[in-house]
Amino acid sequence: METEGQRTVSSQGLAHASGVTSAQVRKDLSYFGNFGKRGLGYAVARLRKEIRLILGLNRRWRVALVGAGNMGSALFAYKEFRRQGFDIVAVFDVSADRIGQKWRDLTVRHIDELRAETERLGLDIGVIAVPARSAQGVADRLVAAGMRGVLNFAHRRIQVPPSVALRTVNLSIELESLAFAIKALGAKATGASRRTRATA
Amino acid sequence: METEGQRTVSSQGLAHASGVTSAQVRKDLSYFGNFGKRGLGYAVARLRKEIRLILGLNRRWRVALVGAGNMGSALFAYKEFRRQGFDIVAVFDVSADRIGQKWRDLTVRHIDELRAETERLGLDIGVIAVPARSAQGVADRLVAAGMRGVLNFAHRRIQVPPSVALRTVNLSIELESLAFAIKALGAKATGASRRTRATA
DNA sequence: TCGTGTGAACGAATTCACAGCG
DNA sequence: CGCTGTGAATTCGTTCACACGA
Repeated sequence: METEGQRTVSSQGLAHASGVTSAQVRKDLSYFGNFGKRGLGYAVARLRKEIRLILGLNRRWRVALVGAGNMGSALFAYKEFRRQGFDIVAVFDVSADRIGQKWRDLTVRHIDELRAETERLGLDIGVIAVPARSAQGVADRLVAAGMRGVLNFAHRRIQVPPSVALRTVNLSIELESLAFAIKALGAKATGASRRTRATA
Repeated sequence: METEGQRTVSSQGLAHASGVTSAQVRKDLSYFGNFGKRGLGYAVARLRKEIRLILGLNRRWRVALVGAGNMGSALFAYKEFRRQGFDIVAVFDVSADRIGQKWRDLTVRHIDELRAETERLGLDIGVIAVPARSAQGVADRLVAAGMRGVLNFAHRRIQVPPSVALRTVNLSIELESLAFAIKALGAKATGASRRTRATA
């Protein structure tokens, strides 16, 4: 909306754009502050700034990528991360034929260097892109190195202490959930069942 | 548990393994049927079978991948998909230097062939791994080709008719949400704020 | 005795609806 | 007027607690 030169937006406009109700938008925003003007709506630029502040996007984050395989290289190439304020400034692996590879302006390092590099570079977040069996070990090393957040792409639930933020993205589950939704849609079409639910 | 030879499991055991309460486990499972035996718990093999049936994993799904770039090739290489019953049996792109590439036992095709291939191969699900600006166009073609589900990895919200299941995976949002959680943890540590919430 | 399945109680989240401000 | 911000009403989801079957 800001790019398109729109100055203000109502809770209803935001609701329409994001697929929730206008009351929801107002309640949620008012939880963080009084950003709107009665009779007018929300100033787009101001609101965007406030939300970025709330989310912690008013700074750049330094990200370490662990795992230089297929998933790792795809994540490294994903331009949106940088655009949203997340810079991948270190890549680690254990495989001898990957260590030493030049990835753009940085070199793939052995994971033994994780701790030293974390301090040297001031890394904040570690991204796990290794096989499932190695995931917990990598998580432990990320925590020991002092990371404050971990994003796990391995197909395994991992544990970190409560002082570290954790998110796991399980790609298989995304497809499984699609399969379930397709089943539900089919059942709805034939009228064979209730308990269908919108997905998004 | 099945692999480890465990025969039965209580709702409490499942709760512990999955990070919810035992009452939640019982309520949720009982919604789909009476799978447990009082005094014993749930038979692991039976329960696993029932859940796979509920999720629609009692068959194989035929998946088309659109976008043969970094993300596409990472998804193509991701072995868990096949293991969970999702076979990527076609890959499409528009770029001349990608079309014709051999990816394992299949050939990258021009997206114009999507419709014909969907019918020929009986494709169920389309995965979008293209730049944000092309995402809606690809989605429209997937729908027109007759896909029943769409998994979108592009950094954009897309629309499909209600007869088609849709899921969007926004990788940036995963990192943004980590940033927010890290902020919340920091605030908690300094006692500067309430409203922290567990992540997982 | 153990542990499910499930009403009833509770708590959380959403929606309603409107006072009040620009 | 138009539209926010917010208590009150309502709906939804979770937890409690226990009858009952294995």
